[in-house]
Amino acid sequence: MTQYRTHNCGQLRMSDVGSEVTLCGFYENIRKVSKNLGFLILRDFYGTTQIVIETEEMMAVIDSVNKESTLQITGSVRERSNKNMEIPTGEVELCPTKIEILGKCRYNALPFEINLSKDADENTRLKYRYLDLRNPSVKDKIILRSKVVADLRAGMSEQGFIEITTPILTASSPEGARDYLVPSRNHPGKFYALPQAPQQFKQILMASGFDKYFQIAPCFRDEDARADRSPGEFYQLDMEMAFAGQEDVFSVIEKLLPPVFAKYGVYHTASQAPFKRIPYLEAMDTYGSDKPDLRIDLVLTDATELLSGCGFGPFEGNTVKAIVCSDFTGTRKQIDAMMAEVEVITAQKGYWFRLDENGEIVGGIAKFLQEKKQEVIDTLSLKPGDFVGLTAGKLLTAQKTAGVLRKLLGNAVPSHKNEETYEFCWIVDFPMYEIGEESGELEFCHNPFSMPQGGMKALETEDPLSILAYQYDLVVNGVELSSGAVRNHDPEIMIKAFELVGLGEDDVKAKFPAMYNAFCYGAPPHAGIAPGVDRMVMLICGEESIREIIPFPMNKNAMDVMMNAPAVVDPKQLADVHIAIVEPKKEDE
RNA sequence: GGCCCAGUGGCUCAGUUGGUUAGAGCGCCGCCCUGUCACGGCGGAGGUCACGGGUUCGAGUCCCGUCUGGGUCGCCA
Repeated sequence: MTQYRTHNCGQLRMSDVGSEVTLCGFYENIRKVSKNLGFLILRDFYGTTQIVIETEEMMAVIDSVNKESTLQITGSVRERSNKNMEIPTGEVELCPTKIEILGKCRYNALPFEINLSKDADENTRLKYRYLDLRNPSVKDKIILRSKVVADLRAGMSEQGFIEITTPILTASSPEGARDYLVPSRNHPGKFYALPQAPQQFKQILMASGFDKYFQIAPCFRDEDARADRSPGEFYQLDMEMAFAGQEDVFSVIEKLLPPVFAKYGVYHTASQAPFKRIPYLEAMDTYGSDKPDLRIDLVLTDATELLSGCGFGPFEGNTVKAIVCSDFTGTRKQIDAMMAEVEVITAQKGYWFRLDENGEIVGGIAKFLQEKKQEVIDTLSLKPGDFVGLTAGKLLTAQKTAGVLRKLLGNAVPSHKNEETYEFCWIVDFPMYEIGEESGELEFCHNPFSMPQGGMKALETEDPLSILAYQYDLVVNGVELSSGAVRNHDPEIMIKAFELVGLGEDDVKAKFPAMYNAFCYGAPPHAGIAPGVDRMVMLICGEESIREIIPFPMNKNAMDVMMNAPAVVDPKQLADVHIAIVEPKKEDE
């Protein structure tokens, strides 16, 4: 074994003074004070240590290499005459007797300065990700991710779950997102697909008798990126449990996540079990969103009846939602900006008025309300100084628009938002079916694997649109972390559920043959969920961009600019897998 | 695919109503400095203002198109 070093760069303390040590690391910087005095900063994974260069001979060695080269430095540890209490090793310095150059940096100008890499152009950062990751504040996010994942694994094991890996090369699934396809060499014209989620495998594991499964599962979806959505691939804490229902899943998650969020999070507190459970319809009505940020204490009030016939055109024949907000002191300009933002996000207008200190209704649409002044004040329980935001439209439109306004108001008025915590909640009782916007026909609202509440009886006797599913979302601070469900493990109910949308047994068999067949041999009732690991880490370290918490992220266009992927391949490789490239047609040809 | 924003030395950015030789900080190179810690001081190199067209006596600046990047809507069972 080669011993490169005796200590790391974050290790030396006063107690090491006088000892002979060897450090290895990156040559971060030198502060030259004269020809033969300089202070070199050596950085490794663990920290930085100051090296005093005191001879022209040593200075010459340093002058011969560029910054960011790797060095091995042997010498004695000395107490500093000027200490820097800001850094852990700041009381000592290393006085070198020997400097060995281990890896030369060939360039005296880097694409960006390491400690300022976060300010650099994103594509440049990604192309030189190995330099970007040398920045401790960038690297620390990856370390944090590792710790979070380790704790999640440990937490799941403690609760009796076992980790099982499922195939990466598998079959295309006919529903959901676009698949990534992999051509087959041995089967001309046939393709594997990368899994969008291990959904069918984990349900088959339940039918196989595995009782509690989990996996930090890679998932692949060929869909466009967002700031909080990496294109191509992401990780889920995928889990499933047999002979279990909704509350069993909730209990596992409520035990698992809050300690991890509180331990590593930028906020140090998190909701305790049980999390608030909010039925979907109630969430839409109260918060105008199926992923409400519960740190904001504002709620929607229905003002349809109150404001009908007030003479304000947009309210006529529409649902009107109101948000009463105290302590909002925004100027006219700020209010206009907020309403403009509502319109940008929702394509719907927001309206407003306020009750001034004298109890008069002023501003915005005030002139339409004077006749009903007292009724408005009483119904909305207004106090002097209250601001009232309003939205109008069909029920869902008015709700969603108000949901956006609620969020903007909450963010604008500190007294209405508790910034310092992770507020978890469950959104439950999603509808099983909906009328598709394009087709105008009955469709599955979420996924067809979910068990309808009331089972077969509900499917046979109830109005499909009123049937609820055992389908739930986990939401934290307004971010949807996960969907999950009690699965439909009964082939008979599955067929019936498909029949309601005009499909039948053949379609079930065609779409999910393995899972359907497995269930025909007796399956346990089971339920599960799959919180997104990347989203969790983002929330925990307070990052806005998902690329900050992925070691080697792709850019928005699903390109890996460091590895140069995707890329053209050798014709021989194409021939092996029976692929011929057809030049894409240009539009004007 | 739609919409919004951006593109100026290696990096981050300024650049007024269209007007002389396009500026600053950081980095880089050279010199000075014996206790720095974002060290400091002096000097220097480094630019096809993303690309193509147009308007104009004159374009980094205005117009059109293209490309690249970011955000967002669609999409993400």
